[in-house]
Amino acid sequence: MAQARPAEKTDTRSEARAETERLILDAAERVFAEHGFGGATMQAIAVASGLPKANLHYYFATKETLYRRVVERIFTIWLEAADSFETSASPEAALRRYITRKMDLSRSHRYGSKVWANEVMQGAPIIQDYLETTLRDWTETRIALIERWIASGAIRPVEPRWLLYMIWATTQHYADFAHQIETLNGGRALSDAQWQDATDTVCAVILRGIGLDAGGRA
Amino acid sequence: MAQARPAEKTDTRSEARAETERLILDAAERVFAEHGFGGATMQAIAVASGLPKANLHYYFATKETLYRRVVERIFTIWLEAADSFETSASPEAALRRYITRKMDLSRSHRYGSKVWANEVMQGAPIIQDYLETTLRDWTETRIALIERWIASGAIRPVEPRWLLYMIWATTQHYADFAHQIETLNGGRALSDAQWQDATDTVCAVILRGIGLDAGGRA
DNA sequence: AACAGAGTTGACCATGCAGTCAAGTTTCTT
DNA sequence: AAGAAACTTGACTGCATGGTCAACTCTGTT
Repeated sequence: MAQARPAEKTDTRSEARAETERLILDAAERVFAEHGFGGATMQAIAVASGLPKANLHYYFATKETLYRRVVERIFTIWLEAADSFETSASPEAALRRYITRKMDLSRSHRYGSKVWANEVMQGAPIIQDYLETTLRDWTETRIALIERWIASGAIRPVEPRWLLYMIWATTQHYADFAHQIETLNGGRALSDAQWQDATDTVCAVILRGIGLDAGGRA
Repeated sequence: MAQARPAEKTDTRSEARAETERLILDAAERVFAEHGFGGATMQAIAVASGLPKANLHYYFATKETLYRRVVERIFTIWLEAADSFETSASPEAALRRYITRKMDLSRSHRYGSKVWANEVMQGAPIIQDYLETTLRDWTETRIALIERWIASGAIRPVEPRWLLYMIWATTQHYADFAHQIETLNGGRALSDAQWQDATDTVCAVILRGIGLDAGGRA
């Protein structure tokens, strides 16, 4: 089945295609993030990507297809971050790494986080199956892990779910409510130092909150 | 200027009017929460409220007027909750009361919280002035208060902003991400006991996290 | 050079939208 | 009783939207 060698040139083509798709996906992510699925218009995405509207439909048949691809891309990134919650590490290392990674994501992928929030707020019409399979499985292994930590006395007893929700909520808040945070920061985006400090604080409060007397802050 | 006594009957009128307005506002809150401003349609709100679309426009001239009223109503409720963060109480009492109140609100006003989240995620086109005035002022007095707590050694040193964001994020998460939480709860809404436990956990982790060794959980 | 297929695009179309309106009904006043 | 004002509502309108299409250009192959 393998073609003789049309590889080189074909790669150039498909590479260009992939690049255009990424351009569109990036623009779509921003527009969907700021207006939700229903509020976003293909015209707005066209303008944001600098392409004519008809071109969008050449790459993505319908608005829903495009939206689906945006959401799937975000979920993939989320999964990568999820891996940083290693089941092998010590409680402190695992949590600190995971929280830090999620804070980084909130800074680098603000729009992705907003699209996710929007999707869930609308009842997850597109990603319900992910929630029920991948996310649920991931969550259950981490719950079991946290329960072992508790049983071994490494951390204080807490319902693991509420702890996970607290981590998700706090870290994602810095992306989803970035506008509010910036307004309360005198209209300026958080500086590198402020991000670092916020990350440290989130780690410190949560770790200490569950009985791990963290080193970090005084 | 006071009319002789058309009060009784006029009140019946304006009472009926207020009731219809509330009916519409409730329906609109749900639809705006689940679809955002752009994604919501007057037709959908009409169906949700059981009124013909033309009737909505009799009470609220435009979609934007209606949305504005919905957002203002939510902000009022938020302000009432904000009052529970008393400047006179002890750190532990003030925080515990405030967190509990916000958790209650997340349960009783899920849709309002979502509308607020949507509005902020879209860059607060309608309520930017509230953020810059009322919210900023409120925040600054609480920051000053928390700084006094720190100076007096009542709590560990933390940047007050990050602490406030943590409280907002965690409590509002239970409203905004209710669908995800319910999916991970086997598709069922949280029970009374679960709400109580979640509230206790949030209080306990945050309070202990800032150095207040709370009584609550073991 | 010439052909094929991928990619581009302005013009177009059917649908659904916010908002209007005029003809009604109901409620209050006198 | 009768008139006025508040309220109700089906039918309508102009416009923006998602999606289509046919004509076009560009790129790689033979």
